Amino acid sequence: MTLFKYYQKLAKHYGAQQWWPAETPFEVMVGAVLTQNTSWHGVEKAINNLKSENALNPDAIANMSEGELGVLIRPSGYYRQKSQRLQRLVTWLRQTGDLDGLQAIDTLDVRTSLLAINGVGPETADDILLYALQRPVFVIDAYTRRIFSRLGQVDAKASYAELQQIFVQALAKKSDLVELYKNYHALIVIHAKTHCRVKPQCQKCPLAIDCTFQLKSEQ
DNA sequence: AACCAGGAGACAT
DNA sequence: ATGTCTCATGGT
Repeated sequence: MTLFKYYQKLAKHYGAQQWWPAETPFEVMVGAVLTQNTSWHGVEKAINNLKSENALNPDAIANMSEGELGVLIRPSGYYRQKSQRLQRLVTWLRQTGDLDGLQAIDTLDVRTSLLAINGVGPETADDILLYALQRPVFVIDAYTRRIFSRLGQVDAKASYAELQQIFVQALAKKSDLVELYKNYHALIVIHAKTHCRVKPQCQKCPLAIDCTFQLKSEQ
């Protein structure tokens, strides 16, 4: 069973996804920070708070105080950290140029630049690259590691870069990598949210993939 | 009522 | 390089 076969199986069952759940690229960037180790439900409330205050734009976030921003994003948790992280990201965005200006820069250069921001790690950077900037970068998250280690496809202890390389290699010959990567990650999240929690419900798995035998190797 | 959620950084080893 | 803490709200 190849990694592309798993993609096909997910796509057949769930259909093509339109993802990331955001109306603008900038909203993607904000959501990517707010969802760090946090359920999406709280992120939605935080983003709605920003919208209702007309604060979901770089200028507003840059000009707010750290405390004011913290109040608005509180439902997404870690609000003191995330308030600073959002403001650093926005500062970077304004210094580097706007979202359109970034299109002229090489993907790996943008990635390096993003990773240099305190509060932007590999997953957050790759979320932004793939879903906000339309770059062919495969996103790894906790769900990806959990699902494919349970399936025996990857080592649960592998690093972010190692996991990413495994997927990139496996999909290298496919066409339209941006769309493929977007869809694959979306399908992983959709599937995992209901079937691949820490306490899995594999007996109800719509893919009929019994991964429970691998659970002991997770530790 | 403990457990978990679409991570990342600081710090020690 | 690798392991351990901390950060915080809200749902189950």
